[in-house]
Order: sequence, then C-alpha cells, then structure tokens
Amino acid sequence: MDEIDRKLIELLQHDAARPYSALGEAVGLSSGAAHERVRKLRERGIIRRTTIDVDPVALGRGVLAFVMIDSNAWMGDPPTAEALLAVPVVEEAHVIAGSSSLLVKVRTGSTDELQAVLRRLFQIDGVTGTQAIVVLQTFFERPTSSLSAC
Amino acid sequence: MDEIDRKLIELLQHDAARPYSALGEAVGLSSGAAHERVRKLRERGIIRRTTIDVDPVALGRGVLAFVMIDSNAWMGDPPTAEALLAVPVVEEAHVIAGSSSLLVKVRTGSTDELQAVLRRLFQIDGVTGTQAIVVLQTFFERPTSSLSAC
DNA sequence: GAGCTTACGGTCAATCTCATCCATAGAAAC
DNA sequence: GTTTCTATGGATGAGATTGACCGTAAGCTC
Repeated sequence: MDEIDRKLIELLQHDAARPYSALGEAVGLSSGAAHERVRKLRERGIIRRTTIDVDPVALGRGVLAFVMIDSNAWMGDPPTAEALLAVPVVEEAHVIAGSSSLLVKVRTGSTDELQAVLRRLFQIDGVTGTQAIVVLQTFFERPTSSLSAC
Repeated sequence: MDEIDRKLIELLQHDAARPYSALGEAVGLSSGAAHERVRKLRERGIIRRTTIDVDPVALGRGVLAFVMIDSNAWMGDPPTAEALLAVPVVEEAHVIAGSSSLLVKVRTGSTDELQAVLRRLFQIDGVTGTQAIVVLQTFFERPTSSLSAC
C-alpha cells in the first residue's frame, strides 16, 4: 500500500472504466504492472468491487433524510441490522455513541413515503422513538479520499 | 426508464465489470442492445460514472462521525460548500432543516484527527458550534436501490 | 381504414481495442 | 548466493464498439 497504490485507487474512484494502459501511464508503470497492482488490491479486499454512481433523483429518490433512532435495548446485534436491511430505502445504518442508539440514512421519493418509513422503523423491536433530519440541499457526496489527511 | 433499465442499474451497481453479454442475458436482450441502453443511461446522466468501492479502514480511515454544525448565518451558499470541500476527510455535506444548519459526514484515522477536523470546521465563517456523533459500528452502506419502494 | 413515413429499439456480424497471461529480467531481502 | 517480489513486453483471445439491417408502433395523408 504505497503512494502508487493510493494514486491508482484515486484514479479508479474517478473512472473505473479507464484502460489499464492509461492507468499505468498515469502512475509511471506498464499496463501489466498496473494490472497486477489492481488485482492485488482487489485480492486484499481494499478494492471491494466496481460499481456505478447513480443519480438518486433519476431513480425517484429525491428526498434525503438522516434518522436518529432511540431505543430501550441494545440495538447493535444482527436482528436489528436485518430489520433495517429489509427496508430498501435505508441506505446506511450505523450504531452510534450518544443519546440515540442508531443513525440511518434514508432516501425516499416523497415526504409521505418518508413518513411511512418512519412508521416502519418504529415497528422494529426495541425502537422507542425517531428523530428525522431532512436534507434541504446536498453540497456534495464523494468517495473516501485515498490521500493522506491534511 | 423502464423495468429493464432499472434491472441493468441494479446489476451494474453490484458489479460494473460484468460483460455486456452477461448483462444482456440477465435482462433478456442481446449484448448490443444492453450496451445501447447503458450508453443512453450514461448520456442522460442517470449513470454518473463507474467507480470502485474501497474499504475505508484500508485507507487508514477507521473512524466515522457525523457532525452537526450550528451557525449564526445562512450556510447554504457556495463559499461554505467550498470550505467544506477543501477538507478531504469530509465525504458528504448537506444543508439541513432543523436546529442545526449543516450535517457533514467525516472519516478520519483517529479521534485525535477528528478533533483536529472539528477545530477546522469551527474556523469556517459563520460556524458557532459543532456536535459530533461518533459511529461505533456500521451495519451496512449500500447504493440507492433502483427498485420501487416497498 | 389503407398506405406511407419516421422514429425507435432490437439482432447479428465484423472489427479492433484491451484484458489477461506468460516468459523473462532486474532489484531487493534474507 | 538464493529467494522473492515486481517490473517489462509480447502473444492471444475475450469482449467492446460500431454499422448494416430488420420489425414494430405511432403519426400523417388521402
């Protein structure tokens, strides 16, 4: 995991369809060497998969909200994860430190649908309350930077 | 944007390196037709780019936090966005409805570094306070579902 | 309604790029 | 000195890309 690997990741995050020859050229290696490095990054699980970045609005998911979930029990176990996984509009689910116990990111098509999701979250075992934070505008969403922190 | 397009997006989100022939077979089309549909999805901006999914821990970003930012001025303008964009560990920045005015997602290597980031956020014009929500465990993070909501 | 035009996808096949694999060589570690 | 790792460069086969061609449906004219 050296500087070249980081650069390769940076390049692939920006455009994973780039040919290996271009990739190699950008980091000063042959296409074969670039290929081998990327193969190893995948093998080691550092690169998990190649995917596409989709416009949520085009998918009819124009409403974004973060929901903090309060509970009267420990929510860090698999049954909770599965219950949340079963709700397609829940994109992220985290166990957090603080007064609430869970934080989830939800993308719906309307505020009506958001309300329906909140109702559904309420029905999960242990949930005693929710607090929705509705997003008015997203400045940006970007992948994890591979550069060292500034 | 019909059922086949949605299926193609679903498949590509899972593995964007899949050959067009396999893609076509999965939706009952020829490779050429699948290719043409994907090309148009890109052209229309529904597919923004192909990218890779990277393990944040491998990049030395094992600490995830959401930070709610309070302010004494309107923070929804470009200068604020640029100030946040300049901090590499800030992955997302949203203008929110509610008592705080901004919500940002931050990934750092350590809590020390998180503290440094909070200090830096404080220095942005208009910021009067921050409230960090530290993530203990992430259940999952997944792409926006292209299936219609349940 | 019949016939025509056009737009829109679709299939199939030809071509050409690129991924992939392998032999080899050099450098670094032990 | 030996082993291991990583690079290069070339062969080859897979797959992306493109163009020619076809079927269908909508809209138009008569």
